Amino acid sequence: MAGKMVTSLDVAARAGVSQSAVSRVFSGASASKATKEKVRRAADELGYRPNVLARSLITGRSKVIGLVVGYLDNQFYPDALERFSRLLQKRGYHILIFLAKGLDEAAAQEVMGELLDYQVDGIIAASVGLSDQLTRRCDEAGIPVVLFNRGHPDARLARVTSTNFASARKVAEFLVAGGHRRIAHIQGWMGSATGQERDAGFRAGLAEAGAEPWALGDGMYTREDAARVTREMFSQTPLPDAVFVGNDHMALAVLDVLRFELGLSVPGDVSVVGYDDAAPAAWPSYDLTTVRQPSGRMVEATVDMLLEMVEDKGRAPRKIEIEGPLILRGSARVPEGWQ
Amino acid sequence: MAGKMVTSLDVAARAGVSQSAVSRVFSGASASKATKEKVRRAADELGYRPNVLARSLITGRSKVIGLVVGYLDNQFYPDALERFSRLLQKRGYHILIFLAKGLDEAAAQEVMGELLDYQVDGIIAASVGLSDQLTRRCDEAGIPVVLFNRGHPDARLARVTSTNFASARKVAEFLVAGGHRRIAHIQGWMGSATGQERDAGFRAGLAEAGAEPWALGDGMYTREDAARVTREMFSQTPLPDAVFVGNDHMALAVLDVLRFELGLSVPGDVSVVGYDDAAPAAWPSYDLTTVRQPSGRMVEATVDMLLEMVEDKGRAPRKIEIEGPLILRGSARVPEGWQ
DNA sequence: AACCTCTTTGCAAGGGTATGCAAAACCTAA
DNA sequence: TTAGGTTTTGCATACCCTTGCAAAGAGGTT
Repeated sequence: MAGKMVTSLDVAARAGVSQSAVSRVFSGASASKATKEKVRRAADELGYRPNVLARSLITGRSKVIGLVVGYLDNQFYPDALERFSRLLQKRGYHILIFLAKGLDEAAAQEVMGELLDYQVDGIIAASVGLSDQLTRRCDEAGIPVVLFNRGHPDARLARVTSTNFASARKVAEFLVAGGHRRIAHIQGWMGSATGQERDAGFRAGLAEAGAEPWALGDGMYTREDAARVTREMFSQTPLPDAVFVGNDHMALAVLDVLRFELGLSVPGDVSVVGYDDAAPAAWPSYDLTTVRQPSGRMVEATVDMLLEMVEDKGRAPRKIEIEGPLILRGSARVPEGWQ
Repeated sequence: MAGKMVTSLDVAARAGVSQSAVSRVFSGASASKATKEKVRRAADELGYRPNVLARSLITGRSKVIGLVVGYLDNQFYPDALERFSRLLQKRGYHILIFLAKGLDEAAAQEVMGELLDYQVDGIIAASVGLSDQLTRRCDEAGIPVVLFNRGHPDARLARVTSTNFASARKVAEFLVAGGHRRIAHIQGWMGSATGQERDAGFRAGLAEAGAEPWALGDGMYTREDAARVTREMFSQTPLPDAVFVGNDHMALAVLDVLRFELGLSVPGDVSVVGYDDAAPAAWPSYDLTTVRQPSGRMVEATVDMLLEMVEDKGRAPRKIEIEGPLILRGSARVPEGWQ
């Protein structure tokens, strides 16, 4: 009863045409009005839908994009995921998703390898590292890869990021202009290019003013580490009077620790600035001053570039930087003239 | 150079065996030690990996599960998604994901239909409705479906939820015991079974004490609607002294409005209780008293049931309810003896 | 009516793998 | 050595669809 597949042959028989005719109607190739009509009717009556797997096997394109995401705790990524889904959807692609969180490096690379077995047409790696071995295999298989919000030592890889360096430098300028004298930095994971770039930009900004970070700590992009680092940083006097945090997800934890554990006032005692402008940053309880990563434009750029490479192999990978403006909210003192 | 596929035939030739031998080695069927060895070596040398599409075409199983998610704003879902990914991964399945947010009903059903074209082995519908037409098609195609955190009029569908009715009733008892007299309810979307069940349970709990909701409003599971409803509800005196909110995502917005727009103190002026125990509920800035939906156990139950049905068709769909305990935090006055 | 062009159609091959079947190889016991 | 049983192996077919090719049909012009 159930499970009996309706194939294009069944439709052909019922419509009184050849199987190729059915195929052509459904793959959009040319066919006469009359044939189209007959086939459509027969297909509807039988409930026929083409088998995408068989089609992919022949055409060599699956219309599936592999999406690898490091983690989803940081609201920036669920948001990006929604956008990826909508955009790829609109362009006729689907998403095979793989979350790397909680897997050790080896396991992650192994499972990402399985993506390739599904003949995905392209891969988006969001905030996740790629082993050299894996990038090589993608290369050999001719599968384009775009890094989203993450850099990579291999300079040839396509990537879309925000202006990490410039934006972080601007944060430094902003805090200096605000009269802060003891400016600390809770970095994103320093093993990531993103973390390094923001760190470098921030230091450059401080250096312009002849300053340097008052204190430093790696928050590893997790709430727990960021909270721990905050406690350590604020256990020594004189306390920092400003903190730049490597992303919003950590910044929220920092705010919570400052206010509820250490009883400090923000921005009275300490100014806090984040990076991402993830949704919770705008919630009144946090009201976080932060650098906006325009996820809409970043996702669009990623999809555009990837599909460009998918549909026209030989298109060279590019590196795209989207400007990330500073969004002024209530968690940091605003200098004269910055309003 | 790139894109040239290595097939099982190539491996066979190099290993000096037949193509079937190669197939058997990689599909785990029996083969002699010697053959296995030869094939493995040849495959490694050539960089061969089986083509999953071709395999699926024959076996009729793709090892892919379609996951449909309504939206990801509510942190409960990204969290669940991570768990789904890890669990299915571990059992050899992959996830084809589809986000329904921002699509009208027709478009959503259309795209979900496309899932079927990919020959998914099963479907998980997380917080999303399924048209009758679609469930029928899944039935006909013999594709098992499990609803996650959502009910459905069609009683035959498999579903995993928390104890919506019982837990919401307990919230009512808790608030009554706390001495609240004007208890309002900001419902989840009343078009959803989940919303209705929680609403019914809550009313039942109030009724036990001879009370009824002081005010009602549908928050539609969005921050914006919940905020709007809150403003309306608190524009008339006497004000509610407690609010039960249909999920945490909305409850956070309610807290923000109460505190930062209306200048009310929580729980001094108003007690607030949510539902889900999504991650932000535990953040000190919110510290939300809420019903915990044990997402770990819910996801496990969902995966177990689905794969059971996938791997042994004819297994009857079940309805599983996981107990959702009330987590006491700081957003609601705690009655004597409830500590 | 004959010719040419352009579109539509069916045939058949092919994409990479799994699997039933029968032949071959191996092993054990007499 | 032979008979009997158990594994292992290769052959050929099947899965469902796309597509190049050549034949057939439609339409227009002289």
